[in-house]
Amino acid sequence: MDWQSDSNDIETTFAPTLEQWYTIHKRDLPWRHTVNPYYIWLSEIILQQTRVAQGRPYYERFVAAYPTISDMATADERELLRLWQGLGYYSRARNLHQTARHITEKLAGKFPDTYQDLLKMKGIGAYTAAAIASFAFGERVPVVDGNVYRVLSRVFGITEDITTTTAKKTFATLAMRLIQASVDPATYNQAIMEFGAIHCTPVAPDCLLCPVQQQCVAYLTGRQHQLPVKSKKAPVRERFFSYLVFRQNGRLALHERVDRDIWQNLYDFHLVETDEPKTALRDIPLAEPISSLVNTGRLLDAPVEAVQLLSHQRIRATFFLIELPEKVVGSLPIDLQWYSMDEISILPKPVLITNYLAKQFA
DNA sequence: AAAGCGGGGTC
DNA sequence: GACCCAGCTTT
Repeated sequence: MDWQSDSNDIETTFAPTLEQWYTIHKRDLPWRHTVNPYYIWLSEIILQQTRVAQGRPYYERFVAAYPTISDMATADERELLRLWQGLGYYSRARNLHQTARHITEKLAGKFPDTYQDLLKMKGIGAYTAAAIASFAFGERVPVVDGNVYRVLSRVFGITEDITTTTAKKTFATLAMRLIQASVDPATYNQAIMEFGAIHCTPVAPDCLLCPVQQQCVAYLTGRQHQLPVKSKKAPVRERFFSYLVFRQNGRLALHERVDRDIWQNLYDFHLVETDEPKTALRDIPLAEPISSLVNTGRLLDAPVEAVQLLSHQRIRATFFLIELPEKVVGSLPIDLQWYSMDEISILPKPVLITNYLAKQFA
């Protein structure tokens, strides 16, 4: 093989080139100052499907609240969810707690230190296992996240739909080849993600100042804006929520969401979901004992309307504040419980509910 | 293989 | 309004 073409092969120069770029352009982020697997893990879970700017303050608060994995293991799950409030994908918080307890109690506090063992933990998939294994333990295993799909699809001109299983395999295989040529696998993994996040961005990538410009298939063929190829996702589901907010003696009736639905283990009010929007209390279908409760109370103020946008649902909510007479002891449905405003303030709640409380009880 | 799961930033 | 973010779990 000709030595010159071999040394210029993009597959062998790619990793070192990005590592060099990274040392110059990397952002100063708190989790980059540690190799403690607990902190690395915490940061990676927070950053799943979450931008650095959004996740960073949460990371700082979690580190302050739970300096060690044992602190997190013994924490109250409700308190942990409360800290997670507003970040979304709440199963991450529940899995965080479960894995903290597993490592503390079953693994004697010893954090799994290989890609394969990390994969066994709840909430740790291929990406996160690779991130922890390389950042904390130096293992030569590549991260493949949204940034990596974008960068590799462009540089190597891969047109497979990244949502398919075969494409994921293609990228994983290529990534595994590329990391072999890295000087340091941890630095390279950081580098390719940082490069995707701040240079090879989804729109308006900075091709003119790109370190691999002359090797980039997408740039050389003018296709950087068409890559990566990603099939459309399902349309957003419309949902109509009517919340009955019962108040008595200054306390509100709340309910923990335990169904297989959004906001599991968070708290909201008595919910009536309908297929059509309902803006009047009398139009809302009610069953006992709720209907009796509504009849003994009186509707306060005008209903408050709100729209909460999720990536997969659009929720149109109407809140009806219903004041119950002091003496009525009437039966509250078993899933509803009275909470003082102080107690409510420390319950984990969806943003929709937090916003309503701020507006109604400001 | 596909669906379900938050909330926010950016253009 | 559309896209997408240091993805994972369940069906």
